[in-house]
Amino acid sequence: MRRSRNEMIAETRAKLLAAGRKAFGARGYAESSMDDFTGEAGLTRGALYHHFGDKKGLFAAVVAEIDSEMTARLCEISSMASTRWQGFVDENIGYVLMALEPELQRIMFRDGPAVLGDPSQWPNANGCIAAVAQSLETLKQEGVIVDIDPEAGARLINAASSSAAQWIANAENPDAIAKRAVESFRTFLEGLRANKVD
Amino acid sequence: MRRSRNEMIAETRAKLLAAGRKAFGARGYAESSMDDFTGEAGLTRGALYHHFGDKKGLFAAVVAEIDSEMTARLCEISSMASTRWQGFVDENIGYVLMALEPELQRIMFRDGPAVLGDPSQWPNANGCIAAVAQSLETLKQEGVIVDIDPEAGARLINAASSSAAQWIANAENPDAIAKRAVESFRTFLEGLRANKVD
DNA sequence: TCAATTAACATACGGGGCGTATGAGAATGC
DNA sequence: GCATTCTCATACGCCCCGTATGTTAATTGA
Repeated sequence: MRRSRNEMIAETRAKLLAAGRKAFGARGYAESSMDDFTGEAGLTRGALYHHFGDKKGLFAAVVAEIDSEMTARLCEISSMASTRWQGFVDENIGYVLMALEPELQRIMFRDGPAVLGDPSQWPNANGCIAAVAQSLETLKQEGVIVDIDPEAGARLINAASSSAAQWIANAENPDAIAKRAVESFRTFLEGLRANKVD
Repeated sequence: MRRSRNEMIAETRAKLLAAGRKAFGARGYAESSMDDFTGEAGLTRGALYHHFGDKKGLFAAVVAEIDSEMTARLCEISSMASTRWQGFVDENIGYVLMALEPELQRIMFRDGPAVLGDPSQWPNANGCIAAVAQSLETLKQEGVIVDIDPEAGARLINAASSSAAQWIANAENPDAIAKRAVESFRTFLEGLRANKVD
């Protein structure tokens, strides 16, 4: 045999994950038939129930995967800025831009809360909040921003970001709305600075 | 006949609306069987389809009803404050507190976006955003806050409020989280003031 | 006033999707 | 080398939704 058993198993898992992600992202959770997208992957629902327990289990795995990707992208962005404050702003604007992607938006912001409940309680999907909280913590210690609870602040900022993204993505004229949303978002972030003068 | 025909019709509509609201709020949209909650109201799915088109139609009507109630409560709160700024803060804190109610939270924040799509696009359910935008507009004209797009700002603030509410409501220790969330929320709002000195 | 029409529901039917129970086949362990 | 366990497919039944149809009662119009 050319490929080991474990490789085969990992492959079917990956196939299911990819098929589910594609279907959930394109059609939405409720409208995605397990028979359909497992069939497209050359498998059946039996494999899905074996690996993920149920439909919701697969969805949770997809959410975890996307969250880890998002977190990685955010860290990448913030690490490239010249100043911490700039990195923080870039990180948040980057979050908004990321959240514009239809697949991500549908899975993480539309269906996610309905299927898995409050995002705050998702077990393996709070990397983004943690990343922003970390940034806030550092900025606070350096005296760049006012005194604020890092985690709480991160949650509020994340909520605002995703809201802005949804507003933009679903608008008739996304470009115009994007300008207004991002501009207002910057204004909010500026309000956190301890000293508004650069 | 004691009661007119129109009264009977309005009553069945109201019964369906109330039954749907109760079921959606308690069990969630997907878990609410139309047969069940129409049956509890002494009716059948036939009446529901006649009055609301489909399950989603009833849900939209419930959302509109709740939004109008929330808007009224917000206006009530903001009108009672001594200063505009204080009214604005009270209004937003009030929004957070309102959003703690399980029924409201489940219908408006959890299931709503999944069933009806982006809340920004809900036809009869943006009263709260409009109310906050109106407050921002006035505050801006009076020079109390920095220059910011009222609608955009209102959306960001609303998103932050509802996020805070969900965080609080789903926390293990709601009281402790509430303090942190509300305090951070105040800090954010303070960041909008043109002059941070009272 | 009396038929004809329409509104307001209830009932009946069909289809699809989910979860589970069962089965088969292959790799692993002793 | 045989039993076992893991991996996945198949088969079954239930629930739920949407629609088509039926029924009763009120309204309209001449």
